[in-house]
Amino acid sequence: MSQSDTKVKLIDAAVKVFSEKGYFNTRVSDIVKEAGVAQGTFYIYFKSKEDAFLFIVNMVTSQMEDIIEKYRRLDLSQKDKIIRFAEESYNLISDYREIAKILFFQLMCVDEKFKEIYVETNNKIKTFYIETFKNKKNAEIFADIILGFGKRLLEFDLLMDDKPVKHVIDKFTSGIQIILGD
Amino acid sequence: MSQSDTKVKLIDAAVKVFSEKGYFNTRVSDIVKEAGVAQGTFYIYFKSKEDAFLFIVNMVTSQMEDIIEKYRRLDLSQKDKIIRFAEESYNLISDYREIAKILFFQLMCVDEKFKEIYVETNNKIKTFYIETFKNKKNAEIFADIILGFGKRLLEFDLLMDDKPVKHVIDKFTSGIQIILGD
Amino acid sequence: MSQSDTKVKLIDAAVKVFSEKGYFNTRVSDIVKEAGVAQGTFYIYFKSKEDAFLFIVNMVTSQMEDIIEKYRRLDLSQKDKIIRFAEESYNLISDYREIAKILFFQLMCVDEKFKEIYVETNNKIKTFYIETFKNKKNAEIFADIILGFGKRLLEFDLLMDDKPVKHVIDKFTSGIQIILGD
Amino acid sequence: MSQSDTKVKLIDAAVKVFSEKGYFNTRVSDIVKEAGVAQGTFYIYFKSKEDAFLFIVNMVTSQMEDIIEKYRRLDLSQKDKIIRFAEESYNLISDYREIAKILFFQLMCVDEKFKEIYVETNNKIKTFYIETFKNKKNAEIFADIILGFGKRLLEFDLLMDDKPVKHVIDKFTSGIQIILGD
DNA sequence: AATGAATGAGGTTTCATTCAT
DNA sequence: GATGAATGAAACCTCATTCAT
Repeated sequence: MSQSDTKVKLIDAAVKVFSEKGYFNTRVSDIVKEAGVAQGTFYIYFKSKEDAFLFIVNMVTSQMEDIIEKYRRLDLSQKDKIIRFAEESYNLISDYREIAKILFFQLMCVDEKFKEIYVETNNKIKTFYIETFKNKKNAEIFADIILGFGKRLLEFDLLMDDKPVKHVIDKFTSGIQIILGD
Repeated sequence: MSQSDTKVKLIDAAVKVFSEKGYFNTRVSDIVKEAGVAQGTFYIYFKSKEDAFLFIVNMVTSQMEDIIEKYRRLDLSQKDKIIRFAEESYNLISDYREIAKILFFQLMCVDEKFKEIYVETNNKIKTFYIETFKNKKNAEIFADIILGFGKRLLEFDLLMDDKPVKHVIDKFTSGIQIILGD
Repeated sequence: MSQSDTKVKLIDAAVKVFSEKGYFNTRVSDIVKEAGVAQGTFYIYFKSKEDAFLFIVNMVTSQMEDIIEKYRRLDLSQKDKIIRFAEESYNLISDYREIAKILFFQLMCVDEKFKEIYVETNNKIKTFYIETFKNKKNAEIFADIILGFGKRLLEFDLLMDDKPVKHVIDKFTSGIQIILGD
Repeated sequence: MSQSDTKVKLIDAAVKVFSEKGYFNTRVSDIVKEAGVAQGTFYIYFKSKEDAFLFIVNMVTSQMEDIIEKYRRLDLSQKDKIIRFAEESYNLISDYREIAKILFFQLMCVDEKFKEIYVETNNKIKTFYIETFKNKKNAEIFADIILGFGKRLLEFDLLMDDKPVKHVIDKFTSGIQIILGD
């Protein structure tokens, strides 16, 4: 079996088990059992449980950063930019729903390293919003309102209540109308 | 209703250690060392580590619920109600800053029991907002926007950046002007 | 059971198992089984396997140092001093024969820390010899000859061949006659 | 009799790594990395880690035996024989300084097999000495004194303190004058 | 002959919990 | 109520060795 096949099996298994049991209640033995490989194999690919988690987190945050970069460059009206950016982000997170749960509900609990990644990604999005609202005098407050609102819909509606992406986007769009005015 | 000195010592120690190390990295041995009592004494007052954490959480959420109840009954303009409710909540959380960090950054990671408490308290606040906005047709979206915005300021400005409560309230007030219109 | 009872049991067991299996082939599980205590109990008294070994080593080297100190102060002829010092040392080592095997056959293999203790004790004995021969112009060479000879008898005759102390002392005495002249 | 390139690479690597890390702290993975071959290749040439170590040990002891054989046959005065034998031995060991450290500081710790080789080589040297002193009534004690003295200089001066061979030979010569008389 | 991914037994260590005093 | 030594299950991780390619 090729090296990367096994790593993919381990990553998939890790995502699944982390999602089901949370970071702290996940045992490396759970992951290898799920992946169908030996205990030692895990340590060929990852230095530790934390290292594996970090790998997954980076996998997702890098995709998030790509989306930010894409919309930063796109020439759209403020509202369209915000809404379509949200749409794509929500879709990404919905696709990786289980990973997202780790990211949003457990990430910051693990240790400083993960909190930093979380804060960093947040700051990138905030910067993107502020840039988008650079013509407004309260750009930062707008950014915070939208970030908070977006995160809330993400956490509660998308992830906890398992509402469809469509529903979330619609609600977000309504909110944006209120926040930015019609 | 008074608690024994030893229990108070244990609670204070638990709050301190949980705050510093997080739930999963806190050892019962850390707590008893901090409290200056023997290992076994812990188990006279709490069934388990989880039980001690739960006790602390309930201690704080019950105060939060008192505030909700108080403002639900208070006859104020929407804006004033929202802002003064936020003010008092932020003050409570600022007073119990370390406990709040557990609540907001770790609560949900522990297990379903704690996630439920978090969601329940959130829902109580949301219900309070919806009730407040019962004259608006988009009451729920308003609630979500404000909850998200408030939580964001709480997490990032108050808890992570350690900004003073005054600063947070001002920012919240500005946001509310934008959201509710002047 | 008192704290020190358990520690004594663990030390005795550790000495026995280390003696039988050598440092590297000794498992903490062997020691606790021999001591009749639980695995975790070991770690109440010792930080690690290495720590336990170090404790034993220090126990013995400190007795060796007492003997050195005693003979340094004793007013005897050179030959008598050397021979009676050797006698007492060989008796100590014979009493703690098993510990001595660890000290002489395994000590230095473990790591720098143990090599240092070995070298340090050696240097103390050498200094004692040089002091004793301070009237001779080749004091250091005499010290090296006697140390080497003494160690050889210790290693081969006393420890490996299990010759009685009496035999070793007699041989040592004969050697000393040759080295120091009659 | 010539060995494959790969085996030579493995032997050189093993000598280097064993020398640097000691037997127990050397991993087969360290050796193959140093040799630049794959993990499995090691097991084509050696049955196990122990087998590789044994190979190296035999490589060196056989050279030592050649020296013994050479001086046994050489017709020289006792003193000259002893001193020139020592000179050649010290040179061999100095050339293979790193291997010697394994031999003298770790050999006996590994297991019975290695202790036996050590004792056997020692006995060959002792027999050589006794043979040399066969005219003396205390031949064995002379042998033990010189062996002990020689080993001490080897261990402490040559190997630990890295003194030059010349220094060690000079010291040995002085000692021999004392032991055998002028 | 050479590779190197995979194995898995077995090691060290942690720590929540118990219980005799 | 208080103690704290003892417990032991269960976690993490290592690494000599195998074997299909």
